[in-house]
Amino acid sequence: MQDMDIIGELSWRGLIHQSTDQEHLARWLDERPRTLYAGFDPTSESLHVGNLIPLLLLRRFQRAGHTPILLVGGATGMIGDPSGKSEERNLLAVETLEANVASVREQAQTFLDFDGSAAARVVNNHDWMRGYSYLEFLRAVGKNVPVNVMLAKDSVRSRLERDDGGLSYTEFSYMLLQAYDFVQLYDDYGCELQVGGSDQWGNITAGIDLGRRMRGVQLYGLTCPLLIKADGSKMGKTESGTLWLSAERTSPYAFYQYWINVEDADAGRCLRFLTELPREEIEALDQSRTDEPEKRNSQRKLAAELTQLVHGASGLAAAERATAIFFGAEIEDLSERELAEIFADVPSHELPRETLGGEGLPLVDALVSAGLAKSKGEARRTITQGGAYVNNRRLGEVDARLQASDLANESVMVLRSGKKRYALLRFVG
RNA sequence: GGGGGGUUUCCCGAGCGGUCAAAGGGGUCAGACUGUAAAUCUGAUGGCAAUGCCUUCACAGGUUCGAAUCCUGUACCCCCCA
Repeated sequence: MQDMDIIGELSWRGLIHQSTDQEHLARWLDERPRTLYAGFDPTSESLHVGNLIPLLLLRRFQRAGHTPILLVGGATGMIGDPSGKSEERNLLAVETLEANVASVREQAQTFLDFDGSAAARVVNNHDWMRGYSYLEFLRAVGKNVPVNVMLAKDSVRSRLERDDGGLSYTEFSYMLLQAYDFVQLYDDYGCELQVGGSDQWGNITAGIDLGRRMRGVQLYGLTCPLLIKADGSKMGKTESGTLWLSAERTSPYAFYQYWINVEDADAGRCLRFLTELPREEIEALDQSRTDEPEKRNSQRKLAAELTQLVHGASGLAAAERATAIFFGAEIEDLSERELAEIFADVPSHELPRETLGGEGLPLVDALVSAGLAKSKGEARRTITQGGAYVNNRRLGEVDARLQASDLANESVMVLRSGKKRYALLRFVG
């Protein structure tokens, strides 16, 4: 672990949104290795692109020699964080939550190093909240939290100003739980810094206040900006929903393709926020984007770095292989083996072989089965408008039927809708 | 407690007895252009065994040859007066 000016590093990347006295924080971090934490909500069974920045933040701190703690909010997840939310949340079922905690914990591990002097640690706040009684909590913690301060927080105030619904007592209490986490981690591990997204500032400062009141210590906080696109929308959302970090939910190929397609206007920020490339390299890519944008060097690098980070070398290789095949070679030239290799990386579906017999399989049905159209009507529309391809050959007849002769090889057919949405259909049996 | 307004297809929002699967915009999908970019332009956009059939205009009933449109009741939301 090399030592470096972590605050300076975060600063040129544009990753510092708010922090407790920045100069003091820089010096304090420089003095000796510190322990810090970031919290993650187990609201789903997989982390998503929105979690990448805080995850990477922990990783960056660890590389600079500090010890990261990744907190999974098994307890806070039972309540629901009102920050940044405009409506009261639905409570998750306890079993769902437990399963989510386990998989989030698992997933987060690929980002951090669990050996060495700055070995990372994963904790679950349910472990210490579970045994806490309501009365004990009110006496020990609640007593130290002024309601007028809580009411002044943006996250609370914006909800109180709405005349519909407001905020439940449960969600209002969320802040106390998160604040207490900070104190607990200070007690257990000497953790003195909390990092998170900009929407966490209120919760972080609540923790800092509580630390001062309960333990008389100075804690620190740092938030990073949210990753949004040039048009103001959230990064990591696709037509079909969220871009997940688990290969089961978003294939490495789809993940890779998302980044390849990032707009120029967003590429620079993505490189700074989401990769660990050195400054010179990122600036060279900025230059390349101005001088020779058609090379898409930024997008290629971004996709490669991130896919490698999230899905490992094999995931990246698979994504690149599928990309090279779809956006390069002639499908007809592909060997059985090559198609078999990419089969797993691309959205794919199986159909019984008989469907190709007789009259053949209507192209319309094939598009629906492959998931490229939501209904036959939509499939028909795509075909009529010239957007349907079989093995990269455009098929414009609405009533076209597919037969065994249309297979790209022994059993696979490559379907495409539009310019770049691919899906494979395998015929078995 | 009294009075008024609202609930429309993925979203916003027109429609106010037949010509309504329902204007317009957004989104989405496809085409052209291009750099697997943006912007722009064009077309499409409830489902299906499809010159027709079925489902949709908060929910349940009713009036009518015929209702998203009229009536009654129910639920939720907004506004005004107490």
